[in-house]
Amino acid sequence: MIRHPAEPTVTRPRLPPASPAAIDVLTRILTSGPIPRVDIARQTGLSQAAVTKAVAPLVEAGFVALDGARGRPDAPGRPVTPLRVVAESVTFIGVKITADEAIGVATDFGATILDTEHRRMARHTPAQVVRTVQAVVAALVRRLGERAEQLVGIGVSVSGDVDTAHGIVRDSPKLGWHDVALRELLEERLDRPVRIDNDVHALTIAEQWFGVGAGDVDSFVIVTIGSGIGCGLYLNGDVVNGSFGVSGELGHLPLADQGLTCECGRVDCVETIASSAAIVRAVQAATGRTDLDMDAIVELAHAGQPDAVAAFDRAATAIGRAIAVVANLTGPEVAVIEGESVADFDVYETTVRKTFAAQAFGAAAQCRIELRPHTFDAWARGAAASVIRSFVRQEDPR
Amino acid sequence: MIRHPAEPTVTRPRLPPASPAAIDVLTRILTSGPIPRVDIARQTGLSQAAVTKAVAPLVEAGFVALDGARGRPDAPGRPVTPLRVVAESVTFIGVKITADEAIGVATDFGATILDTEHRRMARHTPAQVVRTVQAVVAALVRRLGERAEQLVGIGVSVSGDVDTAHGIVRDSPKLGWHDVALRELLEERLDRPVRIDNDVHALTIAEQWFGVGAGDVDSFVIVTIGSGIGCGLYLNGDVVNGSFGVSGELGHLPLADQGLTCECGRVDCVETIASSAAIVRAVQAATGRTDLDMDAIVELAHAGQPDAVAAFDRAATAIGRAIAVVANLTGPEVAVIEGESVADFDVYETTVRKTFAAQAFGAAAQCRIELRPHTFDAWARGAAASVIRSFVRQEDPR
DNA sequence: AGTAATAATTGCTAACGTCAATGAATTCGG
DNA sequence: CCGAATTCATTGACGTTAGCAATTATTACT
Repeated sequence: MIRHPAEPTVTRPRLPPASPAAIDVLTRILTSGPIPRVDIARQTGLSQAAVTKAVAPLVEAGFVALDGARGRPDAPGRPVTPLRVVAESVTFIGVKITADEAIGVATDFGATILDTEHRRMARHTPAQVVRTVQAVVAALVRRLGERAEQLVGIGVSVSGDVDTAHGIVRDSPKLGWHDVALRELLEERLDRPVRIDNDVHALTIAEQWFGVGAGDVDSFVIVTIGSGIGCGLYLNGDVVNGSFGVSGELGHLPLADQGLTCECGRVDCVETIASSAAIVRAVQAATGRTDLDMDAIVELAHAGQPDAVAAFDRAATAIGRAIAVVANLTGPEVAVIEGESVADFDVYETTVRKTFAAQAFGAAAQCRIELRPHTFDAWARGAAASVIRSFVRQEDPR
Repeated sequence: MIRHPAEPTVTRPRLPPASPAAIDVLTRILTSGPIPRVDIARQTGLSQAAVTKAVAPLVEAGFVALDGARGRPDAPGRPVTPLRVVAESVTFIGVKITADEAIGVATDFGATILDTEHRRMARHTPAQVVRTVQAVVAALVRRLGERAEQLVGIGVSVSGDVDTAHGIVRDSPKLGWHDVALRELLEERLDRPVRIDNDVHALTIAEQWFGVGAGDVDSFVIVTIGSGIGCGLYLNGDVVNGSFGVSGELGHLPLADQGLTCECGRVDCVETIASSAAIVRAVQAATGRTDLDMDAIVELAHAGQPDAVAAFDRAATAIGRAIAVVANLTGPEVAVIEGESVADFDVYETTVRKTFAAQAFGAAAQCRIELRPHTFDAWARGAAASVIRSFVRQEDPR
């Protein structure tokens, strides 16, 4: 047990104490609800009686409710009474920190975003970041009004090697941080429990509970495409967290073949042709027009401008190969590509799928590939999801 | 529950019924023993009392014994009484099937090999394989004598996509099998429960309990180098089993750079320069001497013959890169290379480490690399380890 | 010898989940 | 329209299990 400098003084919502099995039950209601007790029993292997007993205190405390919709039509027997989580019963805040801004969201129990707040920072020293996060949280809390009373905790995600248990950012190249006790710094000012997490890890948790994994998928991969390229693994029903806090360095697999040198000093990293920054660079170089930004390039590509299309195509090839590598190694059921500009572009999708199919080995080729538009808010929502999960599991939210 | 055609008629050893926590206790005794109760309590988070209660029936039944060595010297207080598993209390058989032979081992509870039996096959049809396995098992059982009465079950491992729960080989390219109900076929003739498993999966289980993972490592990677190249992942305390039964296709990552075409039809697969077959091919081609086999080449390499050294060096480079890819994606604590001819070759090891260090990203570079000689028996031992694990976990051994 | 320290055991208790019986709410057949 | 069949949900008794706290066991140190 670790002593915390600023024990929160505000009373916050608490789940009634629950056994591991009961937590499992609540998790199913949250991620697969509305769901009747029978189905929960079948899925968890518990008896119906156990489910009933687990659910009772949750309903009593107002976290779970009977869903209006009843019954399985045209089936004999007593109709089911589906259970769902009471979305309004608790509130969470998630903040994603980048080098130049802090992005905050407030969510309900179901990770639905209620409000957002972006705030730019001139610098990203720990002190400046703490001030900015504080401002973001303050704005969200103010606008939450009454609902701020249900605020359980605040999740903060950063890229790099994060020690969640101790709330320390061990090493974040993008921020230039090393061993920063971020949780301590924030809790001194926020009066709420703070949970620090790696950004990709948090996003993977969000997908696990509120995205692809919410159904019955027990292994998937997410690939995030932005200025960099990241990768989150969910295998055998667990989010993979490299033993040193680092994993998912998909962007630096040496699978590109253009001979470009990466920021990291090596050649042919996937990022050199597949990140959004790389796409912009490539199109600018090919056209000689340095004024083009991503939006303009997407427009050009949709219009069929050859340089733009070619850049997306090369990027898609690299991503397809990268996913094939991951799939060949780990055999996930689904791979989700979360990209800002690439998701609604047909040529991109086609090339990714084609490349993947050519490179995937045997049964790994059965892996489904989904493309999905990705907003910056999703990162912040991930940070919130991490807090939601710790809340449900009754871990110390930190 | 599935009905089995040949329910074994021989009574075989059974563990006293145990709760999950008690199974955890036994697992620690098996994998980390001799170990005193206090340490088990600390590691599992159970109370000492619970450990005492869990251990009692196991000692009673003769599966666990108090270790002779006592005490922690020079410490006050009552000395510890370490517990160990009674190696002789049970016996297991594991058989690895390749295209041209069946390799069997008999082991005790601690997966120590008691006896081995190899038998070659002219063909590898299911019928022929069943006959050969039967002969291998019969020979082992005969030589086991009295100890055959303690035989719990027989593990059989094959490469490819295996459905262990149903005992079916879904797809094995090397054997040319498709949906073969191997367990059923074998149980008809063996009068003992049979467990079918993927070979790499089984080997990973052996490493988890009786190899690198036996201490307190909770994520590692094994890379097997032979005629092909495989990869087993143990992450977050669980053996990764691709959702389609396939994973670990490390040999076909496109990381070689010699432009060689692989059996699989693609170019630059790691296997094209790093498998033992590839090394032999390369040296034969370079020297023009088609009479050279692996043993001869290893000798040449040790003697410093340039072509041989270069071939090993290229192979080591590819393996180093491949491990870096896996480590960057999953962040294991240890990577074990199990190779038949490469393990005791300094130049190989040096190049692997150097390449890995250059390619590993950030904290992933902390991954330890171990080289280890690998015998064919290890595959069969893996099959036995898979049965040992199912026995301890009180799963239906199939 | 007595004290401190650590390990192991014991009985008591509380928590939890299953079982089996009961109650609840519907469809369907006559 | 009523009862039989069917499925879902609840209840209370029971058994298992693990923690707690007190007790016993065995050593080192003074």
